[in-house]
Amino acid sequence: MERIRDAAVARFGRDGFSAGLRTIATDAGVTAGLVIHHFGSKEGLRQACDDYVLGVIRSEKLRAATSGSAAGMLAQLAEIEQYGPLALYAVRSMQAGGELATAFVEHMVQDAEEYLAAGVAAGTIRPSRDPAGRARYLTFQGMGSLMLWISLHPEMVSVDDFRTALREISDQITLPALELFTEGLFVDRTMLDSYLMYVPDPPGGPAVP
Amino acid sequence: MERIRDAAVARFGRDGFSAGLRTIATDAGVTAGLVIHHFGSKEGLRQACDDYVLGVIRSEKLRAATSGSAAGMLAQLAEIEQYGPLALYAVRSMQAGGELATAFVEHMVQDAEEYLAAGVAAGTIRPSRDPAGRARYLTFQGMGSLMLWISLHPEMVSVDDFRTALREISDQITLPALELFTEGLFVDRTMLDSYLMYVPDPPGGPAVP
DNA sequence: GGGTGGATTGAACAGGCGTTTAGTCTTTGA
DNA sequence: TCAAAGACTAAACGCCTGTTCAATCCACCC
Repeated sequence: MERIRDAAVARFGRDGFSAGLRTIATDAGVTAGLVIHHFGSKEGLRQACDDYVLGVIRSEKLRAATSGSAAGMLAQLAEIEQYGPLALYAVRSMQAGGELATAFVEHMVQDAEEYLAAGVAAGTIRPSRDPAGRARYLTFQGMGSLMLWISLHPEMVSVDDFRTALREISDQITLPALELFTEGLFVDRTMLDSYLMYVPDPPGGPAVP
Repeated sequence: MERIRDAAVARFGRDGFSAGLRTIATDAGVTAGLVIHHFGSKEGLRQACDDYVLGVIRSEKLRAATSGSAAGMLAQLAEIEQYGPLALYAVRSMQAGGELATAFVEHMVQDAEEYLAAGVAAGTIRPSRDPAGRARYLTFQGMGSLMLWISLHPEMVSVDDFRTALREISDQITLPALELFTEGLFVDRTMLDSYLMYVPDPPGGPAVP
């Protein structure tokens, strides 16, 4: 039963959720009927995979460690040898949407918020007028760009090369990210200041989407 | 034939590329066989849609107009009443990957690079040590975060509400984006400077992925 | 030892898919 | 006016899908 679930996580991560039950069953060395017998339906199997992956992510206290890049968490997850398929599955889940995807992203948003707050307290990160909104913004940007990159380079997303791909991405974005994070993009403050003049201070930040 | 293609663009945009030929045919008021007769196969139909959408995007000189946010282009596309389905189709295409997606994103990357260069020349945007890499980075971040948002809120992506959704996203990210773009994220320059010490100046920027 | 229950299988079913084929209808051109 | 050509349809084909069902195997317990 666990072997079926593990095979499903790996196969879903590799091929997406359109992978067939018979393929998964063969991977696990069993029959399609047995998969249904254990999990009720394909949806039940996916639910079991979701619960398992989310449980691992929650139990392992994974933090976005690298320079504000929200993708750092996934990279960290992929680094742990045995968890590579889990990272792939999480990405597929985000592409498809659903409960696990929402929970996963919200988990990362909250993580980023704590991490940013710690940086602010330590004096290394500038305070924000809307800390929650900033954490959400940075998380969506980082994870979203990773998703887009994977969509455009599907050949690089085999279980074996996933860590390599993440490092390659990291190499490409580090300089622009560091530039943006330390020097900003605009030369003057007119755009921000004029926005702040027209919009009242955010009371607790914008609503959760 | 054009009506079939338009129906396919709309249906693919609404339901994704797993939409059935019979559904598209019914939308267009014809039969599945006729679709095959005209386009050879489902892949041929998708290719025709890709060509059409890319042609429109290329002919309309769309620019990323709003404050460096690469999603501005899609928003602009969606604003033009009749092109709403095209914007949705482009998003689905990016989720699925493939030629159109690559061409579309590369088009936006180049557009962003020109836009940023113009800003640098005008003295409103800071120069970068790697302008091409920065344009790519900002484009992937902006478009990717849009993709992720749409994945997590599939109920909001009907053709009617797409413009509304884009405006809602814009409201949420404007303040964090403006903060980041004018003030940066880090208080001091140590992370950037130490990175520049270890890595030699990028000769023409990192390689294209 | 017999039986009870869960694990497991292989075959079959119903439905959807893209595609093929044969044939009809409609339009066009000489 | 007749015929050729393309638009179009209805039905069927083969394949793949998730799911069901009856039967078998195997382990455990009284």
